[in-house]
Amino acid sequence: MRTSQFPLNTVKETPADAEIASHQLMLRAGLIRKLAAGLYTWLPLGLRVLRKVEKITREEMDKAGGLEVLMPALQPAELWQETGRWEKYGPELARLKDRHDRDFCLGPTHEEIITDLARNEIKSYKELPLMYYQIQTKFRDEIRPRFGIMRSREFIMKDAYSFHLTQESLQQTYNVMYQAYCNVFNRLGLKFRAVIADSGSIGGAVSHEFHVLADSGEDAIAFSTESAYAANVEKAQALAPDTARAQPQQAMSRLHTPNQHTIEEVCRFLDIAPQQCLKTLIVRGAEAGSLVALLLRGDHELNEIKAEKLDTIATPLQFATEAEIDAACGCKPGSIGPVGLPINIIADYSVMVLADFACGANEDGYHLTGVNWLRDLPEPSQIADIRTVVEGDPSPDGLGRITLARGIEVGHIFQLGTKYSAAMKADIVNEDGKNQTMIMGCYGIGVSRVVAAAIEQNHDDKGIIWPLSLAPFQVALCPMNLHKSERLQAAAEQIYQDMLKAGIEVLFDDRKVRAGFMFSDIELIGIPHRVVLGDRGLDTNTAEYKARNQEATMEIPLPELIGFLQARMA
RNA sequence: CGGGACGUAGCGCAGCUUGGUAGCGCACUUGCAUGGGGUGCAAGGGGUCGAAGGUUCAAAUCCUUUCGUCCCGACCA
Repeated sequence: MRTSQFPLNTVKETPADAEIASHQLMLRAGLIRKLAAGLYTWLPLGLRVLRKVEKITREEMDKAGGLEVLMPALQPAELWQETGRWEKYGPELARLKDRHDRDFCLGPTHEEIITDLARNEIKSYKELPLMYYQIQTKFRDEIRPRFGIMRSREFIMKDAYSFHLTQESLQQTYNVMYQAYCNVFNRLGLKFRAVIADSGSIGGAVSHEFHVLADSGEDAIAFSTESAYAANVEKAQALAPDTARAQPQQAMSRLHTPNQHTIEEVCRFLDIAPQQCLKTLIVRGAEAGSLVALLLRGDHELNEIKAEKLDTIATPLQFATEAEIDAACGCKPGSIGPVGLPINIIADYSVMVLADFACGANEDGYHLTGVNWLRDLPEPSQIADIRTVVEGDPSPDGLGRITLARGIEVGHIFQLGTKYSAAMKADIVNEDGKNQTMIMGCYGIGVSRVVAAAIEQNHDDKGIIWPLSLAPFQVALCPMNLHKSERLQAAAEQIYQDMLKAGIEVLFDDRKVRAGFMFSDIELIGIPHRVVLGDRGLDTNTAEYKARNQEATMEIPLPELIGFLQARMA
């Protein structure tokens, strides 16, 4: 491709409303343009990258035994009503009516559609297991679209759905897909981790997320320093401490702590460490109108996902209002404590080993110190893991300690079970002639998000640094002052043709622009390999080579150029 | 949806407080020079100042409404 026929829509200025590197660079490099909030047009250069992600994904899905289909983006409400998600999904589901006043939605995902397909098309258990997949545009009316392509309202997703007769069969396909996902992200040249995940609103038991590692990632992931353990912090288990509770040393005393509410304030006021403090949060209980107190160590954070899974707590998790707290505890939120608290208490494991701790006195402006279990208050009826892990916690598998990193979720695989197939009566007659609900798995890759994530992970102050497999072009051919030298024109044209013949995806920059301008453009759009041609080089029969991710340049004899590049790209 | 901010040329911004009919940089067009790191000089083209209503002799500027966008919080590939 020649730049004279493939305009690079690069811009020097950073658009004001782009916050993160990938968003800024995608706009500046001319990969995308915004149409409206969360809606983007893919320009020719960007589309080339997107297609590469699709291609690799498609190849690995085919290899894993998937059958490609294409389902409508517009979906009838009836199917969503069957699973109850028409009501449950909330405003993120973009609903609309057709001219006959019938309800439809723009598909944010396709479980209902695929389950409908499966129940109609899969006739015999002998066809199982079976996996369909598609690469489709999804629509989610995000509350707050942001970060460009990273969290847009319309996005491209590869979603796959598998159908099984047995859990063993599902597990088998799940394992195959796990490996297929690793293959995809390895081939894309991205640093990633598969982590144990919460299955969220989609449902199901076993689930892994695939994260591209990047400091700007929206998700925190926890992994072990010693073992392969990795989990989303939402899910990462905090083990019960193995240390014993110390013997009480202090007497319990009630101290006046005017206007000290947060852990930080109370600790500073009383001159104690947050680890010696106990944090009491009040949430709604599962029973209507009931409240539950959650106890955490002062330096720990409540993990809402863990808490919400407990039977006694309302789902979704809701914090009690100040009025409710006042009615139940007789004080405001900053002064609550478990001593004499008249409501049900759930304690995190870590608070059970505390001795001589501080907590609210259930009276505005007062805290207790030197509090001890059994002596001053009974042990709580329920002890559970309700906190978010922190750096240095022991790894749940017993090997090593937890360390935290940021990640961008680009893939998620779930063992759905029968959540959708049961609701939609996707039954099949099994070997014994009995009706059986099919078991399902589902597997997603955020195809368009991968592009943004790749940039987030691979860029510098000059622009994007594409991994070779994602690059819109593999090589940039940059002749200097092409218009001034017929000799150079001939040589450049020949080299360009040779590269095309060798199957190299080359961008021939034949614009009449200055060297610095050209180099800046090529670096901004992130072409991995750059070949500079000049009259000077022709005198010595060499070209200058530079890799985007390295500083040094090399002189390459022209006859060896193609071979050299091929070796570099192998 | 709650909290904050912003809409002036394709992009980035000034002008608004104190009304007087719009400006700068980049980009674009043309010419000359330059020619290995976003080059210089000169000449151009491009804006119903987000929209509607109001106040006024006069509104980008003041008032009201409305639409859009971005940032901070609850959702997710």
